[in-house]
Amino acid sequence: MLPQREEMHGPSTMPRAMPLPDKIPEPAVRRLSLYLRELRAAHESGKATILSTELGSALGLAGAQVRKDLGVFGQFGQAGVGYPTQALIARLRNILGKEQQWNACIVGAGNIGRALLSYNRFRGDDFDIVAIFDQNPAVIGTRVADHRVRPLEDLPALVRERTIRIGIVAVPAEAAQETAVRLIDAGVAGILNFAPRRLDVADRVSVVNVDFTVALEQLAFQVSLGLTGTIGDAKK
Amino acid sequence: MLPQREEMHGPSTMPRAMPLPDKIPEPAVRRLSLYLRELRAAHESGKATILSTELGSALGLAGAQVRKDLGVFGQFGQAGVGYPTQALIARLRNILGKEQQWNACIVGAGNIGRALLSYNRFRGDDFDIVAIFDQNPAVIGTRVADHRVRPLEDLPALVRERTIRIGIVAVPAEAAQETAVRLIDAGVAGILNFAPRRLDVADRVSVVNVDFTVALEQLAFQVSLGLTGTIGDAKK
DNA sequence: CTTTGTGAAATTATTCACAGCA
DNA sequence: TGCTGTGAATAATTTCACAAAG
Repeated sequence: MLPQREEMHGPSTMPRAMPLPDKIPEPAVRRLSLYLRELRAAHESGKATILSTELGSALGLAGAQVRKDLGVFGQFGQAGVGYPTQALIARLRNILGKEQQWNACIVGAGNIGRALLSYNRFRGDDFDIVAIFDQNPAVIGTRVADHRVRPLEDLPALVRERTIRIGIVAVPAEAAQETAVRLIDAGVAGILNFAPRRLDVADRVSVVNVDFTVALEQLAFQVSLGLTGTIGDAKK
Repeated sequence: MLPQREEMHGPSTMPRAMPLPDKIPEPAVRRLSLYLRELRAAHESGKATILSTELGSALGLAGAQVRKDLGVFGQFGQAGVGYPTQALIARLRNILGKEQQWNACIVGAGNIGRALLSYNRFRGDDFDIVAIFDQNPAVIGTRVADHRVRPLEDLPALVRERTIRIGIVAVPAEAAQETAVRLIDAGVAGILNFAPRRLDVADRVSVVNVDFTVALEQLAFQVSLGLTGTIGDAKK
């Protein structure tokens, strides 16, 4: 289950069209993104409706799981017909907050930071990486994919000016905690952490970790056990 | 719970020092990597033993959770004293298969692929990325961090010659499934997938997904809900 | 007849709490 | 006394199965 709701920090959030239930299973949220992705594909290939079993099989899930997950947020389907693709896309976008503008910045212009900045999938109509920062004077001022690498000192001003709500931590583990503090003090509301260590944020912001090395070790473990199949995203 | 054990594929794996139980909770495996990381830090700072509560608090977990997780694999602690740091590191390395050599290759020399190749944390004493491939003639032959980008046609030969057991998929979503098939046919035993789509591997190999966009959307959801705290790795 | 929505059952994971050992 | 190891209790999640809707 998700952590408790708290008073908000940083730039205020837009109201949601419909209220959400107070208890939301965390695995369901993770899968919502995947459903949205599948729904877009279905919509593009001209499907006006989609069955829970279709939506599920693309992700290796049972139809009942899909129905339960969607059921958390309301009733969208039509018995005997399925779910209206277009309308469900709209509702999932609304639930996930994708109708809002999400400006983000990257701290750390090393390999990962530069790759993320150049990564097209991060530049959607709702997400935008608007700045990249680094500590290293040798890197500051260099250009990466249309951006000039800025000194960390500029962080607070830019977070304010450009309404940055998400900070992406792409610095080495040693610098990650300090970076997180600077981001929080500057006013971001969420942190996407690529550094291989836990960030102590004292419940001031949300944190989601992306940890390559854990993923790699998990894979090695599976392989050395002789296991097969997908582990990770869809199946929690 | 993990998928069933199957007959093995690709280059054979080394035997493990001690047998593992047949049922291993998946969340425990994910946390094992994190425990190992913490143990290394504790060991470097001169701690000969560590308490379950210490190990846990660094990761935001209760001591009981740590003890349960370790308990799956045997008894390592000493009542009244804690866990011997050095010995536990050795045993976790053994459990996770980190005593074996893991050669990997990357397919896709775009932003992500190049960043991963240059990413130091992927070059440990057990993991080694020994080749990078791409489809694009304009990219083939260019150099990335001491490696020459090779044509995809060379994949099968190199997997054999260099005993590559892990394939890293760093191609666009559209090419991911085909890339997975080529990797499997070439003989890898596991795939680390960075492409934002599910790979159908028909239980021939293990797959672990790393999905940036899902992580980002989860973060946005948390933030727009006004939630705080860490979501992701350690906690379930 | 098909498929949703959802209680009820089953499974899986976490937390509690304490006996037993050092 | 302090801490591990672990059953028992609780909580969370998934799967089942079916009534109701189209």
